[in-house]
Amino acid sequence: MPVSPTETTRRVESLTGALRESGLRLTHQRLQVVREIAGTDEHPDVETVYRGVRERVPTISLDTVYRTLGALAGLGLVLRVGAAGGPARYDANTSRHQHFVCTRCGLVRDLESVGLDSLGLPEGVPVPGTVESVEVQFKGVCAQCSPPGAAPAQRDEPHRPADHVSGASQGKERHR
Amino acid sequence: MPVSPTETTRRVESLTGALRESGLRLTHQRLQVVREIAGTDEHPDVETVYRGVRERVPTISLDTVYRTLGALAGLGLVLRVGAAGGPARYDANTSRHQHFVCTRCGLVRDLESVGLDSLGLPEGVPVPGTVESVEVQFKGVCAQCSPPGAAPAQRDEPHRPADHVSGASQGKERHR
DNA sequence: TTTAATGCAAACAGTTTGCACAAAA
DNA sequence: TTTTGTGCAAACTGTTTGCATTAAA
Repeated sequence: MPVSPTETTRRVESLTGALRESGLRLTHQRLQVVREIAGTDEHPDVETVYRGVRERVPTISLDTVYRTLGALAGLGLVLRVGAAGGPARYDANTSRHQHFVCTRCGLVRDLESVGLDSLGLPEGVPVPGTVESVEVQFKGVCAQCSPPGAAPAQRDEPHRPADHVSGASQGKERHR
Repeated sequence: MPVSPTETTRRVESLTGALRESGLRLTHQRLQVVREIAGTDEHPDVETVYRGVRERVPTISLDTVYRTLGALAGLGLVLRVGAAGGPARYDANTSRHQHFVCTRCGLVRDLESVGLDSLGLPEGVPVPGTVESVEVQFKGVCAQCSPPGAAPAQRDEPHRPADHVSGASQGKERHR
């Protein structure tokens, strides 16, 4: 699910600009990491971003991807999504939207125009802090994880990231 | 924030009953783990549950707590909450409610009667699977993580679980 | 040319797993 | 008494960190 070229460009410029403004240096590898997340709506994890960037920058290290994504998320420029326990996934779409999260494989998909966009924190509710964002997650099992013919509802299956997410090839090759 | 004795009892009976019905054995340690999560609304992580149970069952192992909580969550009897990356936190309150999540320390607090309880999946939205639950998270920074006098808005601080969450004593003593 | 970012290696945290022993049913 | 659960140890995954080198500004 690639993002349109125009939207990708808009995001890249927004991200690089914000990076600059916050005093961070725009390095070759950072630019490429930014391009990678800006160009997808698949909410990839760090490993997936790493694999993508490595095709263009073969010498980049996984650590740098971690640090770059962490910095972007720290600045609020990208969103850290995904379920607890599983690997962190990143979302460059900062406009208000909702997520469908598969509890089996960790897939995160955008749900647009759900009519919840106007969701704000109602008045009069005692909140123990400062609210910065509202996130709505619809949790369930995605189509690939419960195929039509297969056995349904085996809920206690180990939470294993499946291959069909983010198009990972095969075995998770170790990177060092 | 302890749960009322009556509610705790209700939860314990509900959980143990459901365990039995799904063919799982109700062992001493499982009962105590169930009692532990049923009695709190602080959404403790596994380590915290382990510490709590160990006061009554000093010989219990961390592994058993992991397995028990995992089994309960797999059956949908407790909810796995918390942010991606951080440790999984468990919630025995399965009635519809919302969460405030601190992005700094991982604190999870219930938000009741927010008026979002009626939130269902609107018709006509293409969802790539079967929706089992809807979760609304209000993300932000809790009061302890941004004290009145202290420096505000240091967004890129490392996401470190603070001590005031779940009343952890001091250094995370290693358990083996 | 100074200061921050990278790559490397190693540590670290959270979680899972194989296996022999213990204990529910 | 059979079968499942436990505790132990060890592995494994995701993530962070210290440090010398490299490269933005």
